[in-house]
Amino acid sequence: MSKNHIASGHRLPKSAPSALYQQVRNYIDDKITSKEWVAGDRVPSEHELVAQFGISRMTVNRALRELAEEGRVVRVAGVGTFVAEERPQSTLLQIANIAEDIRQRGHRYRCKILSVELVPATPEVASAMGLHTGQQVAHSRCIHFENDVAVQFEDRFVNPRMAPDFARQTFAAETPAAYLLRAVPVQEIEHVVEATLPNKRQAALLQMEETQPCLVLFRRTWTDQTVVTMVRCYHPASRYRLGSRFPVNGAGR
Amino acid sequence: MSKNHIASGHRLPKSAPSALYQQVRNYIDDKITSKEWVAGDRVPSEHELVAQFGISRMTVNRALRELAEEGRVVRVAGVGTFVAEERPQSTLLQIANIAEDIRQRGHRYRCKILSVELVPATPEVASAMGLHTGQQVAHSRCIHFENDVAVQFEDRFVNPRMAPDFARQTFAAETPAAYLLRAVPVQEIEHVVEATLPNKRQAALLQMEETQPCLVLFRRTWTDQTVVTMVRCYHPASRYRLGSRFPVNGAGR
DNA sequence: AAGTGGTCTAGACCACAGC
DNA sequence: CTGTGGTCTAGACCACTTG
Repeated sequence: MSKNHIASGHRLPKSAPSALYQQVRNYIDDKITSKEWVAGDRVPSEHELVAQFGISRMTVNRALRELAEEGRVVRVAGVGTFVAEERPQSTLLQIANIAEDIRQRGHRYRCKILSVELVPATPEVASAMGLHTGQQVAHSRCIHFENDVAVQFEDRFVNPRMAPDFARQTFAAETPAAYLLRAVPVQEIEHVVEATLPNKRQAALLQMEETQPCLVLFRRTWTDQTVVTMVRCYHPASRYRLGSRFPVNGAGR
Repeated sequence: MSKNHIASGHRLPKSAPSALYQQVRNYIDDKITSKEWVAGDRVPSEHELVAQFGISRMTVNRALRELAEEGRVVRVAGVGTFVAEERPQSTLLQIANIAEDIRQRGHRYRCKILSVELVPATPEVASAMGLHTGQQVAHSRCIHFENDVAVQFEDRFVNPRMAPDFARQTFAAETPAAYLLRAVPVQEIEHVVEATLPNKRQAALLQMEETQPCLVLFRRTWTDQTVVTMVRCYHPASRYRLGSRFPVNGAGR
């Protein structure tokens, strides 16, 4: 039997990342992601995993310890290891999911697509996305409604090299943000928040007065050091706030 | 000689947190915090630390691995372990340090303290901080200037139970934010960002027009499940933006 | 008493840098 | 070649929770 490969009693993770503790971590992570194990469920004890995979306890321990540090499981000495409650996705990333956000408040969500097309990149867009001016770039515009009240105007550009099918979508069942989240794994995010007064067109789209402020969220996401999308989200300030709450990095020391 | 205590060749950390790997971690962390070791310096190898403290390599390895995960040191297999460059403190926390922010842009920073006093908590303040209405709470107001232009009006309330000396400070050498950061270790942070139009008083303090929007950052911090401070920071939108860029949580998997 | 996780040891093999 | 970190093992002791 080969070393460095979980293969004993049960299924083994596809495309093993070589490190044993990683394979154990992925094994458990997959069980949780696939909902086979849900919040509160008991995870096999270290001893059980040792027996199941035929590896040492230190190795199992590292896998479980890292999952606990990530908040994926909760460990209680003397009791056991349990699947953690889903985390509220902290750090403004929640905003990526305005649809979920609205639905979780128990409100009706609707999205109106204004346009989806391929256009040549303006100098501003090219510079922000690391493209050449005039290069083809996907452009989408839509309005998000909460109980039929406009709460966000989304003006988005997408790198066609990273998401080639973006411009062919109708976005009838899925928002542009949700499509991208599914199609391209995000590795890095930048957020810039501004307050502005809307121009005439923006005010009309958001059914707001021109004298009232807009909260503008500018976001870029990267995968493999390449900008996948840049998007400006305009919110009538009277109807929207951005929030986040999270533990501080070095808190546990 | 007792177990569970580094005591061999060299000084031992004060108030040992019992776990050996923690003591090693703190030992190295302190060297870096105290600037005894600076960015780029070589950290003793695992073998050297094993010899120095008379403990096993797995224990040293865990200490160094966790420091590397935190970004405190950088490890290169086959080469060694080195003190990492200082991190840009991501995730909007940078805003805690508007003074550093301004100085790092090479601009002149100045802070004008308007008031520091003990006042009875209003219902709004009491509710946000988990106090009783009328209970004493510290209140400070100040304006932050960048090159003598007002960029932030800071309106802050502080729980006197968590930072009893706050109201006695003059804040001549240190901003209220810097004092609190030093006096009370923060464990959790909440941010809410809004856009508003300023009232007459705010507009006058920030030397801005009443028709121009304000970007308002509301922040609360917790230590031991207790609110330490709540603060509203008002920025003239034309002179300030909030930004953050950071890697996404599950990216490394 | 039995089971759990938290920690620690004293070895080991490996891939990789640099000389 | 030696030294480095990355990983893994097969034990161990402990404090804790639960029946």
